[in-house]
Amino acid sequence: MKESDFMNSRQQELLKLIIEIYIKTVKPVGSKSLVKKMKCSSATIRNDMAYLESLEYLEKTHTSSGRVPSEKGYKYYVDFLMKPKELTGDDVLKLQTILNNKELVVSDAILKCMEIVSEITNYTSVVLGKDSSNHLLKQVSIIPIDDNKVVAVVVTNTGHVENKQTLVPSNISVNEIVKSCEIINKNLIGTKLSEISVKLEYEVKPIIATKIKQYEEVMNFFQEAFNDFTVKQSDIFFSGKTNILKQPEYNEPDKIKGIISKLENVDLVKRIETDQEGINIYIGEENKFDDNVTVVKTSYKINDEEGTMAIIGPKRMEYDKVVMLLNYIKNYLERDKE
Amino acid sequence: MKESDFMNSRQQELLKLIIEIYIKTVKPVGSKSLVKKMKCSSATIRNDMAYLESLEYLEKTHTSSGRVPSEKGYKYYVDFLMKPKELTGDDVLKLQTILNNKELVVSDAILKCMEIVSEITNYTSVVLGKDSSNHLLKQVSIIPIDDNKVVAVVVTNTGHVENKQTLVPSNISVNEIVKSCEIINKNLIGTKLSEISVKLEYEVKPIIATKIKQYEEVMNFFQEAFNDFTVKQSDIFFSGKTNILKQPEYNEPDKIKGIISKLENVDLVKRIETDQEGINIYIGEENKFDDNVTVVKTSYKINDEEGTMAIIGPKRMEYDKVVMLLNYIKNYLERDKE
DNA sequence: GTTTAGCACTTTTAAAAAATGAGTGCTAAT
DNA sequence: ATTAGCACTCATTTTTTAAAAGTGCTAAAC
Repeated sequence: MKESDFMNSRQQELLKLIIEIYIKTVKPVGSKSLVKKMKCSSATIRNDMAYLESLEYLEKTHTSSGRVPSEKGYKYYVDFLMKPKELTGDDVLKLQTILNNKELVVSDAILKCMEIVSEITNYTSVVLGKDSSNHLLKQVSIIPIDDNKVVAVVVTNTGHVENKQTLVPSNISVNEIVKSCEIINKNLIGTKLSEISVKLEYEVKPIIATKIKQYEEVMNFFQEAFNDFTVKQSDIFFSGKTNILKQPEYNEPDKIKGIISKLENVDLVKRIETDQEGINIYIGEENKFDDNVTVVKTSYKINDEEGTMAIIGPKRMEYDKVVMLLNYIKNYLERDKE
Repeated sequence: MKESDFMNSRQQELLKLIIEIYIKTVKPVGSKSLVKKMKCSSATIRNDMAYLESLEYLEKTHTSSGRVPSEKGYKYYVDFLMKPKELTGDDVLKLQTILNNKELVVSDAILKCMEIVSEITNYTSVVLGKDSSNHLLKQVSIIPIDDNKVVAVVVTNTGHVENKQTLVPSNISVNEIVKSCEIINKNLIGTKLSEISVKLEYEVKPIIATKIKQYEEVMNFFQEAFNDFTVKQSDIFFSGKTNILKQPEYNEPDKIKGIISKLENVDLVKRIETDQEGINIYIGEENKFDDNVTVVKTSYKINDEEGTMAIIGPKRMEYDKVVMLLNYIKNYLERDKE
């Protein structure tokens, strides 16, 4: 906050009020409509509004329109003006039911919670599993399906499972692959997925070379399979993908198509991944996903499972509610862990 | 076709022409614009148009508008008027590249082909894996992740893999589960997934009862896991989900939101599953998915892998192209199989 | 008996004009 | 420092007008 950005308390309150009204109504806020709540005349409010606009916390949609919050305005709001919002008993109950269900694996619980959040808020939620390349290999299995088809299944220390069907090149036998698989298991369990490729080459290959004739081909087979597993990895779970379309800002074909294609774009969605501690709010141009939305996100790390949970909504978001919901889930999970 | 639906050859040609023009232009077709191609006066065309309208092959958007095909019109077109369309060399090449790639498992090849089709046509493609309940169990594995968490992995004879992380109830040990798993493998490999539940109860349970103390709990564990696998199963693969939005009919917020939510609705999409042989065209109200689209679908069955591949596009679809594309893929796959 | 020219009539679409209204900025008084 | 009052701006809505596209029907032509 610059020195020159000083606001007296009435101006702060005015800003808060305008933002909260705009969040509800999605219409530019005029001075007259604020008279009762501000206990001063519309002229005074107009003066303050003009001042807030000069500081770039507010904007006009045209010369004689009411005021609309700017991104800077929203930012000031979430940083300094917003009061934590009590969750309703109903909302808490819904989350509790999931979080108390001891049969649920944590990652499933997170998914279900974010489903609920999406439902409550009418925004879109997304959970991103962290890139599994630093997970550790727990087990590889090769399951022969028929003469020349096998399924390779990899399980990591986080319980993550990947699989791939492959045709076995005609110059190697399924049997050789199965045998090699055993050797890999003996030698590479506990290895980081990202290091498997190198270890396959320098540690496993020499061993297999002594036991299997076609060792070059077999190693190629495994290299390719593992490569797929580490690259593939796109654990993206959406909930309420179309919820955000219910927001009144999505009232034009182009806007709708725009946001939808972004949500379908895996690479773009992955950019939402957290890089910071705590609950972070990225408004408009601050986020790397879409200038017209706000992304509220936070990381989770429970034992070995890591990732990001995020809410995507309009810049005009019910920040207080969203933050409290994420907070609640995050706290519960982290408390539980101890 | 009813007796009274008689059209002379000029009328048939007119209908064909109007439909093909409308497919390209998306604008009602007027009589004057057809004079050159029909080699008769606009008055004659108007007369024929009125007749075709009386037979309900054409419609007007308002009293003095040009004509637009009705669903019945499209239907007559695909059944009797449409000529097979040669695929372009370019399109064939793209598909060939995929289909000739001998390293690709068939199901992956289908997915990639449908991706291409979606790209070529700008419609949305979807591949539905058939309900796996009549697949046969190839292998179950239990992989312990930590003291109370395991991953259960099921592989079927089709190479299909499902997995589920579960917390092990505190009153049974991971070890007991692993042991039981071995027993299940010995006894149930080759069993239809849909019959596993019953066999678990009547064949496996008695065996396990003799070896494991907490057999009731262990059996519950497996029942639940298998139940999940058979129910879960929603192999839906979209390609170009947003492609259909490029079609000019999707120029209004409500239409866009409508189709998008339908595409997100798993239950609705599943209704696309084929029930007939050959390539089938379901226009508008004929399909169970959305009155405003046409679904062109066909089943595939390669060895044990079965499913449906479908194209979703506007009723004003380039039927000839879509049919030829699907035909090409289907023939290639079925020829290959022999 | 078909086909066609011609014309009155209908409806959509676009553009222009007019009326309404919400809301501001500024001045001068409190 | 606050407020009442008023002129002015711009978006929105309604009305008017004009132009274009296209039909249906009648009566003549083939």
